Amino acid sequence: VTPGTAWLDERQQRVWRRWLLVQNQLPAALNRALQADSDLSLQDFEVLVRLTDVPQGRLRVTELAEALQWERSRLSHHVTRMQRRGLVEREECRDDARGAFVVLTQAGRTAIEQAAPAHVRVVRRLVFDALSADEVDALARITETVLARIAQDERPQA
Amino acid sequence: VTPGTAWLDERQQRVWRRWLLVQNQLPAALNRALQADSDLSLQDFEVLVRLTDVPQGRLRVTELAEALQWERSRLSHHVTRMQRRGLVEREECRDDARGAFVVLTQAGRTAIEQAAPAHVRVVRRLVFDALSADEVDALARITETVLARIAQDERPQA
DNA sequence: TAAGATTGAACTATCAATCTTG
DNA sequence: CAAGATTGATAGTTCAATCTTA
Repeated sequence: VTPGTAWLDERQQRVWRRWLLVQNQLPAALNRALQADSDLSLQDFEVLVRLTDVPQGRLRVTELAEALQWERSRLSHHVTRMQRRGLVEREECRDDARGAFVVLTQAGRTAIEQAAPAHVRVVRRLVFDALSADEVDALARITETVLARIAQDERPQA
Repeated sequence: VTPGTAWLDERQQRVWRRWLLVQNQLPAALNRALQADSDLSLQDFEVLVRLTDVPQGRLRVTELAEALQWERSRLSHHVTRMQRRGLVEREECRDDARGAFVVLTQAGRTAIEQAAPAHVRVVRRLVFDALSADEVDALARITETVLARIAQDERPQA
């Protein structure tokens, strides 16, 4: 297509463009569904999921950012907005006075508990119900491989 | 359509979270790489790719938005910014005076031709070089299936 | 000085409203 | 009125700078 450029072969190109489309459309679809019956965005949901994962619903800011793979500043801004809505709170850290916790509030817990069932149904309908066991296996390997490559790419040879 | 509050099973949950991470990190990695040796964002690149796909590098706004699966207003804003940088131009449509074309400029063509080789190398390194032929096949099926489900989900009133 | 975290400015995306022409 | 497209306001993201404490 573009002269002099080593592009992908035709098959790879089709797959690649479709993947890019999925990456655009799947989050958009999940967001729409989530907001249809809750006041949570997909990002809110992801934050709340990580907090419900751990005892007491408390995580250090850096740990939460690490789990989400978000930049700390993005998380900080997001937490500010969620705090304003009463979904989470900030708490000082006694062990290390520089640090801070993000803590799930009761309202946050209630919000995710009410939103989760419908959200899971959408994830099942759009993804897991449509895939065979082999395809889920393949997806597991593919995502693992790609994540490893990205990580490796970021840490050039020591 | 499973009722109740069932979450995903353990395996599905692992796969699902990893997929969400890929969806965050892969675009970020591509963006970083792209900006390292060009002045294009991934979004700029995607717009330019679609325009180089077609003769004369011209597309109606709606067709381009459709190809990218972007909202028209997002595309309109983006085109304004790219136009300011000289990468594309707008052109009136003679057949339908409501319509408009987005047209690749020479500078836009040069920009993508210079950026493409390195970008493709990154896509290969992070994705295709790491996957077996079977995995690429699986990825093709998976993305197709999920896109179909999303499309189906959007069709109003069953 | 470096690590943990927040802030502000600039950039990008989304939603609703608008303008023009079919 | 509906379709094609743009605009403006608002929300969210990124980057660099900042503040505080280890």
